[in-house]
Amino acid sequence: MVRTRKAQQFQQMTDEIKAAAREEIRERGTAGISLRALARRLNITAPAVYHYFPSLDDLITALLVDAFNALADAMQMAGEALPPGAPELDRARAQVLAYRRWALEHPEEFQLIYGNPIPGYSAPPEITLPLAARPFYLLLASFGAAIQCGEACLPPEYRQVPSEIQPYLESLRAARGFTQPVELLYFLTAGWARFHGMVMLELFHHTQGVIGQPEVLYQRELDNLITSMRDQNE
Amino acid sequence: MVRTRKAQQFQQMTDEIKAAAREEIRERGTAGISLRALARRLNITAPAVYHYFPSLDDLITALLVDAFNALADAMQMAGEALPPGAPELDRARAQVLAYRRWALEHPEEFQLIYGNPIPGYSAPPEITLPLAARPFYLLLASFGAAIQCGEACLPPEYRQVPSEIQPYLESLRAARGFTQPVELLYFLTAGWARFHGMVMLELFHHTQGVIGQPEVLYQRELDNLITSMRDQNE
DNA sequence: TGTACATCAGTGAACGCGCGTTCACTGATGTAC
DNA sequence: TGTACATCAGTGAACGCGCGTTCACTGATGTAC
Repeated sequence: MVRTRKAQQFQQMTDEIKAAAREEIRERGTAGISLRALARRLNITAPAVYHYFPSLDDLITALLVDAFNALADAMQMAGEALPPGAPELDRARAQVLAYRRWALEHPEEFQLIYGNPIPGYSAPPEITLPLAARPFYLLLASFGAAIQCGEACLPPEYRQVPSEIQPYLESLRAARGFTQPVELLYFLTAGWARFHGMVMLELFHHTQGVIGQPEVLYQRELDNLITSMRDQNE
Repeated sequence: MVRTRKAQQFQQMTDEIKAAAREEIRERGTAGISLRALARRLNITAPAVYHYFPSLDDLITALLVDAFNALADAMQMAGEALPPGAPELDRARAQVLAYRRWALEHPEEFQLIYGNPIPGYSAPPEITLPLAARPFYLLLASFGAAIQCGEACLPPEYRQVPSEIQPYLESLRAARGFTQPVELLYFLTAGWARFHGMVMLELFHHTQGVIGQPEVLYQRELDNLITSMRDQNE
């Protein structure tokens, strides 16, 4: 009981430190994060942080893990928010929309994941790699189900994986035990890059001056993609 | 004559400083750039740099300008390398390929342009905005010519600009004096994002583990795009 | 051709700053008897 | 119920460091006469 309360306090302080670090990143960029500035923000001395994280790098890793999970959670929840019998393509659509939404609501954490590396810090890949795959798996599941249940087909230009790429996808499929065909992996990688590009440009304000409302383009592109998958189906 | 030699020396040292700064960025990231480290690299004291740049920020701005111009030059040269009578679509294709090639050959400078902002530095927009538009104009010219001379058509899903976006494109078109239709601007923005996304993911090594050879995907996507523009044409 | 002079790229010391991390410590909290 | 004790989150001083920028200067170069 007492043990629990202590553990709770520890957890709470850990969370507060991470929250302060996130605000730091928001204001100074991912590369501008500083342990001392973050401590100042919490009215705490810098060494106090060492009770919760062995070093600044471990703090950053924790933020990275949180960010990956939060992005995947957002996508997963968006898909699960649909009623049970809803079309799988709708689920896929909701996930892709959630990708952009989360990125724009948490630009600093999205940069942590997909932006420039932080000078002097490199993420431990054994922690980072499995987490990075989560969003991809979600899309694999929803798009895969849509195809399997006959809702959709792959657009014709993605039905033949380039021979240079095929072996990589095959071995990935074997290593992870995917049941989906490699053509779907190929299609999803191409699609991911497409939407990722729009998010990145919007995040750094490169498209606002051109099209004004990047979210409209994003939705349009997504609708086009899904329509092209449905059309092939009949 | 003498004046010229002095000016040449000044220019040469300026170039060496910028080259050293680029190497710094390559090794420590865009956010890790440091005037002192850069001076050390040149076997020069830090204050000596102030003879060539009034401050570190001005140096960064100079690098940014160079990067924008180099990217646009690379695209332009790729287009101009084709024989005079070559199809406009080939020119467009060469430009889009050059975008990726330049980014991967100069990852640090590409990050300067399209990556995370550098903490504590913000680029003067009056310098940056017109330069940022150059690559876009090149594509506008080549794709526009391809359409105008009847080589290609816009894919059907881009022939109707969303009403929310239309006014932005209209005013951009008016402000810059473009002769191309806004539908082409719309199509190009969407296309740009697509290829930009692939470049960003490749640059930070997010796709290598999936498809192994991102350049094959890039070329495939580009070929698909161009094919879809040609097909509509008959 | 030789001397006096101006120019100016680059030096070295110094400034005030913030950084991550270590260390011995304090002092409140909560437990055990 | 009251006292002695252990725990441990957080402090404050200190470490060695690198940073951007300023300043008065030096000393080589090249010009003018």
